[in-house]
Amino acid sequence: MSNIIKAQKGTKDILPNDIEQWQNLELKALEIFTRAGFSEIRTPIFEATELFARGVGDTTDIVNKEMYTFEKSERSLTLRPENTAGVVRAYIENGMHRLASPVKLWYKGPMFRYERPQAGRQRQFHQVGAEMFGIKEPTADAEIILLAVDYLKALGLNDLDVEINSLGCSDCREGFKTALRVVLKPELDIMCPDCQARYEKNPLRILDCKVEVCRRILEKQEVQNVIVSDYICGDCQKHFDELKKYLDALNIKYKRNKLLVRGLDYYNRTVFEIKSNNLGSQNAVCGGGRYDSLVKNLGGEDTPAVGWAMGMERLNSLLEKIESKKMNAYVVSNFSVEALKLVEELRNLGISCDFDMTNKKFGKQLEKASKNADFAFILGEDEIKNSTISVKNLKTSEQKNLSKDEAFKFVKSMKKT
RNA sequence: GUGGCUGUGGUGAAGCGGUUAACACGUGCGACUGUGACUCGCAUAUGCGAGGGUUCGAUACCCUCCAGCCACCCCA
Repeated sequence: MSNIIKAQKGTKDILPNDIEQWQNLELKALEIFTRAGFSEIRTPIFEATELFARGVGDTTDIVNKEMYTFEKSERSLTLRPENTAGVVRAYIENGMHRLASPVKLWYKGPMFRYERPQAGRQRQFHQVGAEMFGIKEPTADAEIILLAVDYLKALGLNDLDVEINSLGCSDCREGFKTALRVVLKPELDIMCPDCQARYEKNPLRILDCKVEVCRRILEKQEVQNVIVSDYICGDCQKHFDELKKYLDALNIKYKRNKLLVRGLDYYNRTVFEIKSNNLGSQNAVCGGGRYDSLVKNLGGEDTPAVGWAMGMERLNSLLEKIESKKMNAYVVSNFSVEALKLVEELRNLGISCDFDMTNKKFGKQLEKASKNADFAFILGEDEIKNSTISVKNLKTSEQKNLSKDEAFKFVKSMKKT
């Protein structure tokens, strides 16, 4: 065991035992997103490094220290750390701005971030996400949040915390940044090294800092005054107020979190997270927001957009384990040809069934049947002679000898249950 | 990248200097030649993450490394 090749740090096999959980997430996603008019899009798992540097932003942790980057034929490529940039690239490249607006897309798949793994964090993890292009009105923000909430509800997750905030547009953001720099300047020397760096590059990120000294600075009255005072302009404020109005009307409970700034550079106006307190330290299930300038920044038409992504591993850890179901039937027989033919006929009728391929003793086969299936279809010497099948309910031990026709009629009734 | 905890079979685990490395589950075979789930027997780790050291002796003690988990940073 010690010299075998193992899965790499931060990666995991999803084994048959867990697969129904995953299929459930995917099936519900398809159902909920489709009925809301979202189409699935599948983009490559790696992209030009530059896409993420320009898209996600080179001041972000994701781009600075978490990318899986490699060189091939003098091109710098990166395993996607998130998928908004990739979807935007596909949107632009395929001229999707010509489609009727809004363009509503969803995706699912693996993402890669080079980090130390811990609870709720892996190097290869999976996200489902939704993006909507072309609508600047706050109805789009409401629609996209509603989609997330609906999906979570469909999964049975009703009591998660929705936090929202508005970052304003780039204009109001500059005002806010300047104000922050002014009020934080006297404290610059005592702040943590990270925040000292953030001070110039992106002072908003200081609001997120968890270091004790920085926290204390943030609690100071004069700093609080800056945080609490709304730096966002009239238009942005109106946009945000309308969003809140819609959420209220939809009865979606939310909290305003003024410290919510999000780690990606492309957001403006609305940002939100959905959190659970049953996840340990990594408690965000869903994160998203509006990114009105990203399409243009990546070379496309000026197109407003909103979206979010959810961590599928985190969703799974909030959900009850799904017990895997038994097969409908198990064919018990020592006559391989007849067994094989019956198995095929049953499967064609749409029921799941299996049989023993090693011609084990009758008792053993029945034992297998009771472990793996709800019904045993017994085909022995007598049955074959009389063209009948003995159908045994393995829960109740009730057994009936039926003609083939009767047995197949019975099969059809089984399908409904 | 930094810190804490842990590392015994397919799984859950006991053992804490000298054991045949317990027990349970799982799996396979048999008792039971066409009737399972109960029961009963048998088999299932030449090895206790890897390498080195201390010792007459190390799964146990020490060192190094590796891996896993959790936490920080940040996020899904």
